[in-house]
Amino acid sequence: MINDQLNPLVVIDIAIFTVQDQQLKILLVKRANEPEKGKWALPGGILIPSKDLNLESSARRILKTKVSVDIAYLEEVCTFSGLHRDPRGWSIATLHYALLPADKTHALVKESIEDLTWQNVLTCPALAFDHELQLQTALATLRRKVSSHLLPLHLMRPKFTLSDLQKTCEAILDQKLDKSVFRRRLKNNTDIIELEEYEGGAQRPAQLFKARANFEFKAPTIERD
Amino acid sequence: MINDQLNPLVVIDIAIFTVQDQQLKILLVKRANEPEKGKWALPGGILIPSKDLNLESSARRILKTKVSVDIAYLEEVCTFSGLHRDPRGWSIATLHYALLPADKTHALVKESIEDLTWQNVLTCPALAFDHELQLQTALATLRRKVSSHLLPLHLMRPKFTLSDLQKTCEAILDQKLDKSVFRRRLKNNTDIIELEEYEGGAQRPAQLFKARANFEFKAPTIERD
DNA sequence: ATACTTAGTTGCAATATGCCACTATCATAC
DNA sequence: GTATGATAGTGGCATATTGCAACTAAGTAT
Repeated sequence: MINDQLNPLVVIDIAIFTVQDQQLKILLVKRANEPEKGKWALPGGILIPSKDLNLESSARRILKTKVSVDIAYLEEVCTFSGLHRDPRGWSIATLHYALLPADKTHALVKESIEDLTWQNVLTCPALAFDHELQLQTALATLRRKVSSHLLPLHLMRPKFTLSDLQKTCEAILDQKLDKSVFRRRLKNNTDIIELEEYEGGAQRPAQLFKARANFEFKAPTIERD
Repeated sequence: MINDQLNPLVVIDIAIFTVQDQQLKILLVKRANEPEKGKWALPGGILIPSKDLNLESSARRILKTKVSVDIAYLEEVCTFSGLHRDPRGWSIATLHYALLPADKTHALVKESIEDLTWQNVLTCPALAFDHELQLQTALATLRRKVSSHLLPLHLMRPKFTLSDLQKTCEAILDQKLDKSVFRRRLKNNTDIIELEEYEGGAQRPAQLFKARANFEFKAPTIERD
């Protein structure tokens, strides 16, 4: 027993989202150890005070050692706590969520996991612990942010077209958006910067944009716009 | 040393807001014990797995035993973690915030505190630990919610007038709102229910309203309106 | 040239917003 | 009674924002 029940077990779970092939996907790992061995779960691990600066850096360490993923954007969602959510005893799970651009999704099976997969969020299998609830909570938070004008720029390539951005938002929200409405909103948005470059697709070339330096995917203190 | 540094210290801090005399106030306690003895702080305490169902019930227990306050509405804001935020060692503080109607603010000095006060948030003294940051974070969260059409109905008496509600919102946001705009927004809001009762003040009697049963002060999964 | 595809813009009716003036209903003063 | 003052509550209107659809622009393929 890791937990002597004077102190709770403190774990960090991470919902890592990406958009591939116009689908919102999440990284799942198959657990190699008990408890819940063999089940699919969100990547996660136990806090190690001697190694971790805080919970966020703990999340980064866990992702690095277990699935070899380096995350640019990571944020806390909320906590899940109590005696019964983990068979090892009274535990606190701090759920984080991360956004990863499609070209950075080279996850590897490393410590204490058996397998991993990028799973479409709409067709998720049963998950270990309370991870299905955690996933739905992280997803609701992500969608709420995107709905309230926050652009998921951390999911984009360094340079992207407005159509790319719109398709990414549509994949997250699982609904179609109107092109002219979408672009009108961007007119006054200082988070994306127009470039003098164009990407020639099979049809008319599209203008490229980039994210403002130091862009953060966080709600401002007082509502924007 | 409570904390052996294999497990972090887990504390719960609570920012309890009320609106009295058209001012947004927060409950502060003067600490009776080390560390930070004698300093003002948010009410808080240490998680006790054997007593607490989860972090939220822990917050309720702490408020009950330390300041004798029963809270109807309580919600997590976020966590603060790391080696240096508490002199006892690596700690996780889970910040909660609570809304208390003005007629329920009979706080009492009980365990491990020396004194308490309802302090105007605009003129807050220096606080222990990282509680000034915690207070500002809780305040920003509260304001963001009220700005995005969520009504702080948990702060109201069981029956209230629309002017009461507007003044409460104004105290929270620290800015004047337009009466006709405020009321127009309420037209389509299903959270408040019209009563066939009127409250005779010194002038024209005002219609009374009540909150919808089971009203929760939480962001909906997808933006309302 | 013609058709087709994606990029990007424009027009417009319907709705929402900010602002201000107006009416309504009480208590109180005279 | 009537006037006055205070708070409750409504209505008008210019302007801004939204949803929707049609339109133009620039490339490829045949």
